[in-house]
Formats: sequence, C-alpha cells, structure tokens
Amino acid sequence: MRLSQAFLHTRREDPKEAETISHKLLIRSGMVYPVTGGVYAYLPLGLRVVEKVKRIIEEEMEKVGAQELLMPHLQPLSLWQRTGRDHAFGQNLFSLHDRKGFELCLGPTHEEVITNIVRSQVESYRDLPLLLYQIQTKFRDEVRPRGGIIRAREFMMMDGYSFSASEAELDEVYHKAIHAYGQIFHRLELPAVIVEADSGAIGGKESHEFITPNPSGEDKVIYCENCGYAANEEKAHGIKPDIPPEPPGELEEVSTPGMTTIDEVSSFLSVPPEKTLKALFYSTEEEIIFVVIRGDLKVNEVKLKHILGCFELGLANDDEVRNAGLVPGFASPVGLSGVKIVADDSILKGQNFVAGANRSGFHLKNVNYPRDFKCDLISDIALASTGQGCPHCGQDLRSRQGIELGHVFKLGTIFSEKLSALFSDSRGRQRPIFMGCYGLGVDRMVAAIIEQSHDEKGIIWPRSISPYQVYLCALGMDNPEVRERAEKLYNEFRQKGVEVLFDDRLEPPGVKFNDADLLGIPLRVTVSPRTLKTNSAEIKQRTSKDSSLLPLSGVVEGVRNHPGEH
RNA sequence: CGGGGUGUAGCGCAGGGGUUAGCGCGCAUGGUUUGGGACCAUGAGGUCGGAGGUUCAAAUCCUCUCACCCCGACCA
Repeated sequence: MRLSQAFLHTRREDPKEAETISHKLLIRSGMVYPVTGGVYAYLPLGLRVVEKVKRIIEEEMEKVGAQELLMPHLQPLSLWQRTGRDHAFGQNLFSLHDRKGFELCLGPTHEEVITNIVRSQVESYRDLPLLLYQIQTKFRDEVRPRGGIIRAREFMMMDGYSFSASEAELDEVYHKAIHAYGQIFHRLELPAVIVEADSGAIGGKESHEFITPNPSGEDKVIYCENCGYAANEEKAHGIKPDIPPEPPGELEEVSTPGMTTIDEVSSFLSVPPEKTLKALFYSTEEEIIFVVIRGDLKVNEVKLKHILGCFELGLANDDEVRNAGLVPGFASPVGLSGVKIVADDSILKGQNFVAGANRSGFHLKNVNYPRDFKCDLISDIALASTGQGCPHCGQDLRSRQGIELGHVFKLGTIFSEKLSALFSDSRGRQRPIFMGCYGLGVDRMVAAIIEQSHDEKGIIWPRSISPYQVYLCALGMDNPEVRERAEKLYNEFRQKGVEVLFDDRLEPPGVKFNDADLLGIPLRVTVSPRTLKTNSAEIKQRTSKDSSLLPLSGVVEGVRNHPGEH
C-alpha cells in the first residue's frame, strides 16, 4: 500500500476523550474511529490487525477440531425468556420491536440460538461431540463502556460452543479449548494466565478466565506464587487470619458517640478491626438482607449473590435501612428479628467482638456467636485479599490487576434441559446434551496487546498481527534516484509477498519516522540520498534503537529470510 | 443510577455580557526545504452541543436538555 493513497490519517495529539493507552494509540494511529459511546469503526489499517487476529483464532480452533459457523445478530426475545436469561442480562440486553410488535434483541452472546440449532440437528450420541464456533459482533448495553475498545457496547467476540454426550467428554473438549487458547495467546505474544472464575450471568459450574496482567484491566487476580493457585477476586478464597482464643466475656454496652465506621470504632475503643463485626445492608429484588462480617474483611458481593440466589443486589439506601427498623452505623445482629441475617464464616473465628447496639451512639462489647445472636445463613462471603492464606498451601496470597481476554465455562445441561436439546444415548435413552462455551474477546485482545506493547512513540506490533511487515520509507521522493530505487524495492517486496507499507509522501523525515513508530510496523526500511551513496538501504527494527545498512540488492531477501535480525 | 469533568473550525485549546470569536496543529495555493513532526507568504474553514429564558445586546448570565469522558455501582 502506498501511503500517498491510503485512507490513513494519523494524529499528532491525543484525543481528549481517551484515557487508556490503547484507546489513545488506536485513534491516533488511524486504526479506529469512535462513532458513539462504546461503538467504534475499524478503519483499513485497524481492520487488517483484527483480520489477522481472527485468522490466528480460526487456525487454532480448527486444529482442535472446531467448525466455524455464523449466526444472526437479531434474536427473538422469547428464546431468552425460555432460559430465563432475559432477567440475568437485564438492561444489558439491547432489545427492539419489529413493525408487528414482535420482540427481538441484539445478541449479547449466542448460547440460546446455537442450542436451538444443534437441538434440531443432533439426534444421537453418534453426532457428538461437536465443537462449533463463531467470530462476530456482539451487543451489550453496558452500564458504562470504558477504556475504548476494552469494554465496548458493540464488540467482536469468538465464541465456541461444545456439545458432548457425557461429562467426561465435556472435560475433554474443555481442555482442548483451553489448549487452543494457549496457542492463540502464544502466537499473539500476549502473556495470559488461566484463573478460576465465577460464571456470572452465563451460568454453569466450572469456569476459567484468561487474564493478561495489566494495570488498566478491570479484573483482579488473587494468586499464590508457591503453589500456582489463581482465581478472579470474584471467585477467590483466602484463609482468614486466626485470632488468639480468649474466654467469652460479658456483654457490655459502651458509649461511642458519632462513631459509625469500623476505623472510628476500632480506634476509639482501642480494639483491632478483626475484633469488630461490620454490619452491611443489602437489598435484593425481594428483601433487605443484613450482612455481618468480621471488621477486617470486605464483602464479596458475587459470593453473596450466589448464596442468596438473587438477580439484583446492591447496598440498601438509608431509607430502606430505616424502614427495616435498623440503625445505620450502630446496627448489629444482636437482638434483631424480622430481617434475614447472612454472616461470613469469619465470625466463627474470634470472639468477644465489638458490634453495634442498635441504638444510636452505642456499641456492644464481648459479642459472641452463637451465644448472642443468630444467623439465617453462614458462608464464606468475604473478598480474598493479600495478607490472607492460600486455600491450597497456606502461603501468602498476592493480587494483581488484569484484563480478561477469555472466559470458558462448563455449562453442563442447564441450557440443553431448558431448551430440550436431547440426544439418544447408546441404550436409546433420551438425555440432555452436556455443553460448554468458550468466549474470547477479539478486539479486546488487540487493545490488550497495545497496552502491553508500546512505547512513548507509539504501538509496537508483534509480527504475527502487524498490519504490515515492512514500512518502506523513502526520504526525498522528489529526488529521481530515491524515487526509482524505492519504487523498485516496493515492487520487489510485493512480488515476494511481503506486506509493505510504502511511505511515498513528500514529507520531511521527521514526519515519516514518527508515523512509522506510531503505526508500530516491526521493520523500517529507509531509502535516502544518504543510503544510496553506498547503494544500500537502512534497516531498523521497531524495538531497537540501532539500525544497519543492507545492500539494495539484498534487502528484500534479507528481510524475508531473517525478519527479526537486522 | 450516584459523584465529578468537558462540549467553541477536522484535531487540541483560549476567550466568560459589548461591534468582525481567536491561537496551535492539520487543510488549500505558491515558494524555500528533506535523516526525527522545517520555514515564509496567501487562503478556506464556525448554527460557540441543543431548546427556552433574562437583556438594548448572550459563546459569555439563568433554566431545562443532549452527548462524551473519569470514579463508583454494574459487567461473560
């Protein structure tokens, strides 16, 4: 491609709406164009990158026996009502009516549709196992799109779906998919760790995420360096610190004027936070929940949501709290009735806690479970964090931010049962198909690659997905000899099948070099009056400060045979 | 949905009741330049996000509204 004719306009300045590095660079390099909040167009150069990522995914999926298909973006809402996921997705579902009033939605994912397709085609265990996948646009009306392409409302996703006759067969496909993902990340030069994950709105039992460590990521990974345990914070368990036992003391009311937070109460009474009980009030679509947890811990709302089995969960507002007869800041489970009380199992570790007195300005000392209060549910509902012990080996846990690139789920039979996707097993019995699904954010990976591979000048593409392999930079295009030599090189590169971006513009060197760096093409080949004096061209890696000269006659072969060594 | 911020030329910004709304980049034309965003000259480009109001007069003040971004909530 000739730059003089390319639909490519780089920008010198950062767009003001962008905060994240990948967002800034994608716009500045002319790869994407922001159309509206969380919706982007891919311009020619950006599309080349996306297409390359897609091709790598296709190749690796085919290698593990997956077959590609394409599904519609429009889906009948009724299909979602049958699995109940219209509620699980809630407002995130983009929905619309056709002219007859029939309700449709734009697919945020395709489990329902594919299960329905497979249901009609698969009759027998002989048709299984099956691994199908799609790479296409999905739509989610995110509460808050952010980070440019990292969380968009319209985005590109690879989704694989597996159909098996047994749990064991499902395990097999699941591992094949994980293997394919490993290969994909490897080829993209994108470091990714696999972690245990919560399955969220999609449902299912076992689930893993692939996360690339990055400070601009939205997810937090809790991991153990000693034994390799790693889980998303939403899912992670930690061993909560023990507290030395002591004999239970007498319940005692103390005055704590204006002390409503754990920090205030704990320093006012000179009691460490782990010897206090924190009370929080949540509201679900049905009721107010009173949550009790040891003062040094935080509530993991995902875990809480699971044990409550609710769709909506949020901190209750002051009105809701007062209407339930609770005293914000001074509430405790002691002597409380009429409200569902859920406790973290940390209340079993420790005794003689300080808790609210359900009376403004007062707290209770020496509160002990179960002597002084009851709970409807006790479970692990705490957020794991650094400082806690690894659930497998007991060593200290660590945490790290990351970007979620992929998420795989063992769905089991939840979808097949709801949608009656059955097959006849070898004894002729009708059984639901065992399903798995495997999602990978295509354009999110592009953003993640930029996040972790750039410098102050611009993007640094891995060779495997760079839009072009060579940036051919001709300095002084008005010099006939430069023009002639550069044109010749350009044609030679193209004949040999090397993807080359030819900067044939009549621009000063600084402009060209800066664009070359911004666009992140791995190799730059410069022809100028200076290099022509020695009948050579300058070769420079994007990642290196140094350059070298190669005789003009050997440039194309040299670059083709040893792309990484100049 | 709560909190905060920003909307003025293609992009980045200044101007905060007073006549013709500026600057930088980019763009166009001509010329000089060509190894890290070079220079000179000339020029084009604006419903000041939108609606309503106050005023002799509104980009500027008031009210409402929309869009975008950030934090939180939320999220495969």
